[in-house]
Amino acid sequence: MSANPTQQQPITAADKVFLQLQQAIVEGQIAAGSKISEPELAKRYDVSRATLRDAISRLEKCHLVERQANVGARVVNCTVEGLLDLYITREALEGMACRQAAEKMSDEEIVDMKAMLEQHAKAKALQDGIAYYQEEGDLDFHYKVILGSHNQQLINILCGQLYHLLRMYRCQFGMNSPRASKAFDEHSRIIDAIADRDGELAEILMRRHIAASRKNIENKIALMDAELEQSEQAQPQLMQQQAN
Amino acid sequence: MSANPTQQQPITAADKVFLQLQQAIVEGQIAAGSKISEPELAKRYDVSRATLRDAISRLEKCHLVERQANVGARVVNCTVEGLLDLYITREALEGMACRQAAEKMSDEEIVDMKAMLEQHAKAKALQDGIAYYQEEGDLDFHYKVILGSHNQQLINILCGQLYHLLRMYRCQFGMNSPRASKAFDEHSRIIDAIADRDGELAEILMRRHIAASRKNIENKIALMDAELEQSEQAQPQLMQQQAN
DNA sequence: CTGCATCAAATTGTCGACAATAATACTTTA
DNA sequence: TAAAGTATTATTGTCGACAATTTGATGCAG
Repeated sequence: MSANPTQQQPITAADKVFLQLQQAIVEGQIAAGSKISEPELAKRYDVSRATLRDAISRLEKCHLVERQANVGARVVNCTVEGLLDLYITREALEGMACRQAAEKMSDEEIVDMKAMLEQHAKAKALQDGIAYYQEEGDLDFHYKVILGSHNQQLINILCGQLYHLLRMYRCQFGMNSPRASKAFDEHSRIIDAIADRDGELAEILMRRHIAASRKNIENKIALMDAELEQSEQAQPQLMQQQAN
Repeated sequence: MSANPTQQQPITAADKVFLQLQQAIVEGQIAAGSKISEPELAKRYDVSRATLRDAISRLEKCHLVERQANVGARVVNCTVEGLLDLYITREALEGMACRQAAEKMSDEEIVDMKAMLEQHAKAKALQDGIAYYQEEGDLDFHYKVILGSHNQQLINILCGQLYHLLRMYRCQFGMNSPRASKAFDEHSRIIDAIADRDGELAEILMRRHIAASRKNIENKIALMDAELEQSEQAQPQLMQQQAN
């Protein structure tokens, strides 16, 4: 499952470095908020600074790093606000993508997607509620809907940019989203709406689906904050500190 | 009115070249679909190929050019499908931005926006229905709503990327959108909804507003196609085919 | 004449070095 | 001692040159 489906396999050195850096950032091996040192990483990946710069430039495109003139690039910070902003944006974009998918998906694509859901159902039956389905399967489902919109703008923004940020947040915040069974039912109904060519309903369901995830996260965060406050009542000290 | 409001003034050479190229592309001085020759433009703007490359990379970020490994960069093609895709994406994003704006805008921001609309009303009274209002004023209005969402994702995507593409399409297709008076009323009602803190209504109105523009364009296109077909009735040819 | 293989020219990817700017360490002074 | 200014260091921005790949042109076979 590649990031950008409309592009052939990467070949250039900058591509490799980009993919490695992307993975390292998403998985947290390069800390969120930390500075990107061009000379250091150029040595580590054994490439020139020019190609590393090109790789960084592409990281900027997925909003994984931010650059400032004459200062350098930093990995984006994972804040709660940023995560909620991301989900709100997803709600808007994927909702519309879902509406478009209901209008533009070919019958064959719909059959494929139903088959995929069947497979998810089996996997779910085997190891009930465990991570695998949610981590890969959920993304696969959303991915297929987005592609089904046949809207290049939506596809670029969602698959090319937000997708990676979302993965980063999921890794950093350790979200294995225990909504598996609920999510599965929701996916199922969304597909039904698409198959019925009911764009309006499809959009509503997708928006609810993502909004439910967001609210789930909000609740979790609120809970964590409460615990944190409680445990810090005795020893009021360390907030998380900025890397570097 | 700068492209990215959250960034200080550009200083580096690559910034200047980027801005010049951006303008040249948006205004059509560099033809849509044409190839970007690195050596040629490097000479024309009197910079190294490295800095020109950096500028191109930023053009990629606003989706004004597309690059292919070992082949080069091309200015994006302005197709009818692309324009409609863009409007559909705007409908989703700005609709949500409007909903968020209704929830998060400060009272002061709302007062400012109302004042701006007043000014537009005067300009409109002076030279009724002429281009100026639509070209600058419309964008200003949408801009303020987007910023009002206080959602960095929405702001980045809309102001940093889609905004420039939209300007490009407007230039290339010569759209001075004669919907001025209608648009003004719609703007007015949207602001009212925001002032009432009615996010749901605000989103609906913004979506209708953009959808109306899109339908207006669709009609225009259909009309043009009809004329074209009539003039080509003597020499019947093939329909255009989907690329890739 | 058409189609394919080979070759030449141009363009892009990559590199190392220099210049300009920012960050850090040090010295000086109140 | 603290603060400010200066000097040093490190990092980023920019440049020109070389290597790898693509494009097109040329020549040859069918």
